[in-house]
Amino acid sequence: MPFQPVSRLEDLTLFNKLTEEEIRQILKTARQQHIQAGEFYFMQDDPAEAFYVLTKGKVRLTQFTADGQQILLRIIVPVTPFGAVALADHETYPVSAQAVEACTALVWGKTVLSQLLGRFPQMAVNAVKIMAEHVQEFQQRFTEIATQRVERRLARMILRLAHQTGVKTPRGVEVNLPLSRQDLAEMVGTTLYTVSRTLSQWESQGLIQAGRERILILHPHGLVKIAEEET
Amino acid sequence: MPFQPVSRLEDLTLFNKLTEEEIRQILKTARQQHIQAGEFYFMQDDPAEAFYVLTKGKVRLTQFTADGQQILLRIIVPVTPFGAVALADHETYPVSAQAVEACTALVWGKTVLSQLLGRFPQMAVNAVKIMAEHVQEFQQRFTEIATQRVERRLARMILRLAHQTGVKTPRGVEVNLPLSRQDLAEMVGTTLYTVSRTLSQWESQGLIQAGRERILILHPHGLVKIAEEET
DNA sequence: AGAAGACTTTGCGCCAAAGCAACTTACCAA
DNA sequence: TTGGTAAGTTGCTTTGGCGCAAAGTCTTCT
Repeated sequence: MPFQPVSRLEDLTLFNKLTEEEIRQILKTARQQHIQAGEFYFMQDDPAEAFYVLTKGKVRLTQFTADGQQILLRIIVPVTPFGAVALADHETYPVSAQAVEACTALVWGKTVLSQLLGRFPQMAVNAVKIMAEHVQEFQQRFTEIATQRVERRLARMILRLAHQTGVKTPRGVEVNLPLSRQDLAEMVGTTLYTVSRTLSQWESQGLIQAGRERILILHPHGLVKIAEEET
Repeated sequence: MPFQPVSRLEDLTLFNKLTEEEIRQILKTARQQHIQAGEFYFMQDDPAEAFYVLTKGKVRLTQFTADGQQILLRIIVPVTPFGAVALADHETYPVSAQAVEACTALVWGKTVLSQLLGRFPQMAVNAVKIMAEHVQEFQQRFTEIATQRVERRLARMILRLAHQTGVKTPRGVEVNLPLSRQDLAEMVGTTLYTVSRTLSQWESQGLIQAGRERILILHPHGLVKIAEEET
């Protein structure tokens, strides 16, 4: 599963095969940046000047289309890197990164970053791997949206989110993110109406319990079946 | 425009900021692999063991879904790298790479590759940039398919293909690829029927001339208008 | 507590596009 | 030349899901 968030910084793919000492040195070159809910780490089309690792809070990565529509590409939770395009020269951010709640992130500027890559070539290799995972995920999501029904795409997305941020409760797994119907719609490429209807249907089947910006999965296997069943 | 094919190997993004001498050394470590039309460089889910740069012919990158559907993600033309996931350890190919016609490619095995990345860290940075472009392209295509009508998506795709492989003829720009209606349908996420109908409509408007696995663009501006117009 | 604002649900009409079927056209190989 | 096959077209029917509108909830702030 790509982008499975890790709990310790040292477990990041980015630091793969580096020694504790090397990681410490790398971390020393980062600065911390706190922002409030609603603020942005960066905006789409800004020149990509820094690379981030979120350590606290939640960040939305969204993309605007030419005609003003918006889609939600992903939610970042600790500890996950984002803004990796900055690793490549002369790029602009393809997305905007907005804090959902108060956030803290480690930040490396572009120049520091290229020094680091020179000093620790393994880090560059790791970065390639991270990007490869991104490519795979979006190829996959593209294929999904091109071939699958909304219901299945939504089931898959909810399961994915549960993997990423799910917390176990006595009654089931709760997706620990404030996601509106609109947000979910943008993530799977549909409308808030269809999401609402689908969730209602699942609720009446006892698969989930849906609330305002809240989803509790009562019967994960049922969702998996919808996500994978033939036809 | 991402993945604009280049005519000289030295112009590849992968070799950015490397000296002619370094590039020569890197090229020396590649072997050549010829394959016939219909054969595969690799299949989806094979362990990713090599990285390729196509120097002759045309290659289709396709992805199968769990339920057997297929989609055509991209057509590779010379000189373009593919199979870049091999740069990351322990990955499998997310797509299959099939030759459309007799092909030649430069190949670097995984072990050689990691040695090269150690010796030339700039190459890893370049690889990150390439991957970043891939991510952007698929984010973009995901956004498109999620928000735009078939007609617009098809127009965009044809323009993209024309950029990649278009050849000028006295009557217009010809897309120099044997693409069936089915292929186009897979690329934009629709059905062959809808593609056929749309092309027929454009033909009757004098925008294009469509033949068997062949498209001639008579009036590019008309297509651009469809691709970009509001609503 | 009450009011305002944001989020959600659901009925209804509509349409873009899917999917089927029948037919035509182009290509290739014997 | 001729049949066989793959590619393409087009009419018809069906439908998933869009999107408006109106009503219903939950939250928050005063």
